[in-house]
Amino acid sequence: MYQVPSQYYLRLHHPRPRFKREIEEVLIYIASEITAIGRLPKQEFKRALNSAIRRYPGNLGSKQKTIDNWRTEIDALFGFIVEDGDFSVPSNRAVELATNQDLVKFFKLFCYHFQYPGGFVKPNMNLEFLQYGVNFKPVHYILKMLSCAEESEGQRAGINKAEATHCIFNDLRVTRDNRPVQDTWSLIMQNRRTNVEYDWDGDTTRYAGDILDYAVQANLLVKRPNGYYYINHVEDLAIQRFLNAEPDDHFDYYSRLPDISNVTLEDVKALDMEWVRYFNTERDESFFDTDILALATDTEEQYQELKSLITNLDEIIEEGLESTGSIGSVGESLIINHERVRISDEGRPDLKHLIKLIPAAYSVGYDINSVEVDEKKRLIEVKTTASSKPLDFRRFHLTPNEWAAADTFGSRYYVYRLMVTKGSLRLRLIPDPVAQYKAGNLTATPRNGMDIIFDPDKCGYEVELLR
DNA sequence: GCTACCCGTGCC
DNA sequence: GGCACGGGTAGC
Repeated sequence: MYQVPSQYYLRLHHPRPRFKREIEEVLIYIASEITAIGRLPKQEFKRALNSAIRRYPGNLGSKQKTIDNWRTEIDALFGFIVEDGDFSVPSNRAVELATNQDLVKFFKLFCYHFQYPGGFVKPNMNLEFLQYGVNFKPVHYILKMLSCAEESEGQRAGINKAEATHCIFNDLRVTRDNRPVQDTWSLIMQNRRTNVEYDWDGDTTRYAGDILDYAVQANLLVKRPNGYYYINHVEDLAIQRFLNAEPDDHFDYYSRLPDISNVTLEDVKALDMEWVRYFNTERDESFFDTDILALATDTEEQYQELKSLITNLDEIIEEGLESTGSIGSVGESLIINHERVRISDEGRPDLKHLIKLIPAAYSVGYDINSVEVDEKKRLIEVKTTASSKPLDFRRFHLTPNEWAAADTFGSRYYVYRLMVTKGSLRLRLIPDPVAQYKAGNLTATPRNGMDIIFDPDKCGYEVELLR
């Protein structure tokens, strides 16, 4: 059984995700609720969030202890709440996730900022990390190691949970001394050649395993059925951001501590508050834009096929797009193409030119002007969600503008719910949301517009995205 | 006694 | 054997 030499052994730790089965649903739900709560005095914020967690499906009968644990642990791990004096405030990452519903981008940013030491553990444990001199960004290290390994071996290089645990996470030669990635890879390869066994106990490997799984959610790694994680080369652009990250782009506890040789719990606690701010550093909107075409396709050919569809549209709709790479914009482009194919298939290719993107600046309450075969208008609001895992997401938000437009235009108004997951694009059409609300087919909670939850059995219908 | 990550335990 | 409930426990 492989053992890290005892003088180098330190178990790294972070809060367990208590929602791994439904991580996407829970995260978007919590981020949306936190965003909706907004800036409130700490106690009121806590109460409002607790009641939101209680309303999450399945939590009605949970103990209060469990509700409290959800609130504090999800926030600790994902940095959703920033403390500002006596107030609690939704963090940048929470607001972005609630607004864009781009889980892939969210996890890229999570992986990019995640580090040990970090404010997600209790101060006494963080103090221990600091006394050991831990200074470690796990996703950066793993991506760097796997790309070096690929380069030197000329083939795909993978790693499993146990190797990541025992050769990387729990070894101070890596987490403190930043052992060269080539040396770590050599150790892993040597262990494979000599059939060294690892402790696979669930509670031992779960922490490194969690991080690998988050990197999969970020679409940076892919997990094969053999349990090995490999670099996902459709994301090379994002991976370069990790490989070329500035060394000072991390939260440096050490330089901020008054006295490194005599760190107190007080010092650590004060810095943990600052840590949340680092974790929520403002990034360029395009810093990690999700390439939803890359996410939705399995091969380069499929990718190029979709890409060319959109590129051909670019000149026509260019001026209307806010930022060409964002998931919302790509979603809108896909829907414009879908609508043009639809109207042609229905026998009126002459109407194709009427299908247009409305520039966001006009704030008309929908994204796309489309048409029916009888030349009546069809007004389309596109709601796109991106996630690595299959997602059956029944929630979306309509702004006051959008809800008002839906009310005004009635059956002419459609929500196109586009769900992008690994290897697939799914599209659900929800006509006339206001009428559906009145008919009880969906619930709409007023909150800066309407939070919608629809019943897929009664509300709308799924169609194939036309290409 | 209260808070909030920590983590034993048992379920699926 | 992965995962989440809710009691554990350290710090105040």
